[in-house]
Amino acid sequence: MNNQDKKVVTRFAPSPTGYIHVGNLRTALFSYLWARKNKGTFILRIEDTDKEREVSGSIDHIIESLEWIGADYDEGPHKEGPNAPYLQSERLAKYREYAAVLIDKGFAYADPYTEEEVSEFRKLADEKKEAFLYRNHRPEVTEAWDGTKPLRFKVPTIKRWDWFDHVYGDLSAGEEALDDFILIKSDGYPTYNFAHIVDDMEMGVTHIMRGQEFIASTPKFLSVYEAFGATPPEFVTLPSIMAEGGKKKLGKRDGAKDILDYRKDGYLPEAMINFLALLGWNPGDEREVMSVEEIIESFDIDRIQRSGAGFDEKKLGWINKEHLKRLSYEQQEEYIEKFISENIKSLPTYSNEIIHNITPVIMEHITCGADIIKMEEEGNLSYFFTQPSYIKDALCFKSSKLAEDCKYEKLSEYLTHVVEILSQIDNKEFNKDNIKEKLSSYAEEVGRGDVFWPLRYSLSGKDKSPDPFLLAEIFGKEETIKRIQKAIEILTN
RNA sequence: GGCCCUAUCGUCUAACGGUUAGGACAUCGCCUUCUCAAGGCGGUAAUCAGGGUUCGAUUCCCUGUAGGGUCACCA
Repeated sequence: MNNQDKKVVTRFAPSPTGYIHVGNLRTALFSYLWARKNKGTFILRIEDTDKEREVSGSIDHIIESLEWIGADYDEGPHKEGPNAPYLQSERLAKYREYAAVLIDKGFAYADPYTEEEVSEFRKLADEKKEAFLYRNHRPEVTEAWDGTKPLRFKVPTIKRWDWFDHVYGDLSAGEEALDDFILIKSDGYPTYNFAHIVDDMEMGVTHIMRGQEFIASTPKFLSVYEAFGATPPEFVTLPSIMAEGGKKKLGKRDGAKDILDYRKDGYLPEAMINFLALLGWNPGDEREVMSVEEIIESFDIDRIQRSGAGFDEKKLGWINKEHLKRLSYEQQEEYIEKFISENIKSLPTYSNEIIHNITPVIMEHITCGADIIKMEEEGNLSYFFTQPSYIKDALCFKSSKLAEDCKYEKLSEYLTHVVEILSQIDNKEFNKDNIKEKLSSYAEEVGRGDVFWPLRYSLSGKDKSPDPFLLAEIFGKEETIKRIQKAIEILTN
C-alpha cells in the first residue's frame, strides 16, 4: 500500500543523552503537528542504544518538555500502545530477528576485523584524501556471526540513489554514499542506522521528520529497505536551526538552552509552539500570531522551508508578549502571581489584592516572566509594597533631570495643594480617572509637569514609573497621602 | 578532500516566469504623554556574482563564490 493512503503515523525518536533544546523540539513539534493535522498517530520512541552516552533522567526530562508544549504523544513510554515497548533497549530481540533475516538473505555478515584494523583502513583513506569505504575491504569469506563481532550490512546493490523528499524535492547521491555499515555492535546493541529502520517498519511510521544531517545517510537507509523488500516511508527533512549570530547548526555546544529553561523564564508554551512553527514554516498568508489549533489547521509539510533558520530570541519575546496579551485578566494575574512567588524571594509579602492591582502595570512592561525579575531588580516592583527609601533628602528631587525645569522651591507648595485636593476625594471614588480629573485643573494652572512630576516621584521614588494616577489608585487614598506628606517633609527640611 | 544541500532587507520569511519585490521582528523618526513602557502612524533596508534560456528572470539551466551537512561499534 502506498504511504499516502495509509493512516499517518509520525514519531519523535530522541536519544536520552541530556536535555532537549529548541532544535530537537522543533523536530518533535512538526511530527506532532503533522500527526494531528491528519488525525494520525504520534509516537515517542527512545533511542537508547548507546549506553556510553546515556544520561540518566533524560527520558523524564524529554517527556516533561513535550508535556510542557502540549505535544502529547499517543504511544510511548508510560503510554503503552500496540507497538510497545518504546525503549529500543527493550527491543533487542526484535533487532536480532530482523538481523537474522538479512543474514539469511546474504545481506549481513560478521566483521572479521578489529577496531584497530578498521581505523587503520580509515587512516589510509584519509591520507589519500579519499572518503573511507569499509566495503573496499569487504572480506571474501566470512565466518558465521556469533554475536561477539559487529554485524555488518552488505549493500545489495551499489548504485546511485534518487529519492523524493517533501521538503527538498528530488534528492540523489552517488555510490560513495553507500557502505557496509554496522547493524549490530559488538555489545549486542543495534546502531541507529539499523534500529530506527526496524522500528519504523514495525510501527508503521509513514512520515519521518528529522534534521538534514541525515540526508547523507539516506541511501544507506534505502538500501536496507531494499534488502527487506520494504517500501520506505515518506521523508520530510527539516532544515537546521542555526545558532544565533553564527551560521552553524544549533547545538548544545553553541549554548542551546534546555527547553525547560524557557518555561522557567516565563515563556508561554503556546508562544514557544508558535515561534518554533514559524521557524522553517509559514501558513502561506501573513498571519504570525497563531494558536495551536490554528497552526494544526494550516500546517502543511509542503510549505516547509529548505534553508536553515536562525534562532531570534527577540522575536520569541515579541510572540510571547502577543500571547500574553491574549490571556484573560484572570490568567494574566495567575501568571504573574505564579512567577513572582516562584522567582522573586526578596519581595515583602504581598497580598492578592496588590497583585490584582499591579497586574496591568506589569503586563505593560514585560515580554516574558524574566522581565518581571528585571523590574524588581530596577526597583520598579518593590515600591508597590513599601514607601521608597531612596528619597533621602531634598537633593534627590533637585538632582533629578526632570526637576531642572521645575520651580524647585515651589514643589512642596504644589504637593501640599495636591494633598488638599486628594483629601476631598471619597475613598470609593479614589480611582485613576477621577484622581486625574480632580488634579487636572490645578495642574493646568501652575504647569502640568510641575505638579505631576513631583507627585510621581513622591509616590514611586523613581524618574520612570507608571503614571501617578494609577499609582495612587493602587496605593489607595491613605497610603498615597502618607507618601506625599513624607515627601513634603523632606522637601521642607 | 569525496559526496550532498542551501543562498530574498541585520533576522524570520512571501511572491503558478510578468509585483513600485509584500509582511513580521529589530532599528530609526513622528504622534500620544508629567517620565518610562505600551499604543498609533511612517521611514531606512534585500533578490550572492557572472553567464545563458526567454519578449520578460527572485523564480528555469550552467559556472563561480559563500555558508552548511556528512563521510563512527553517535544518534
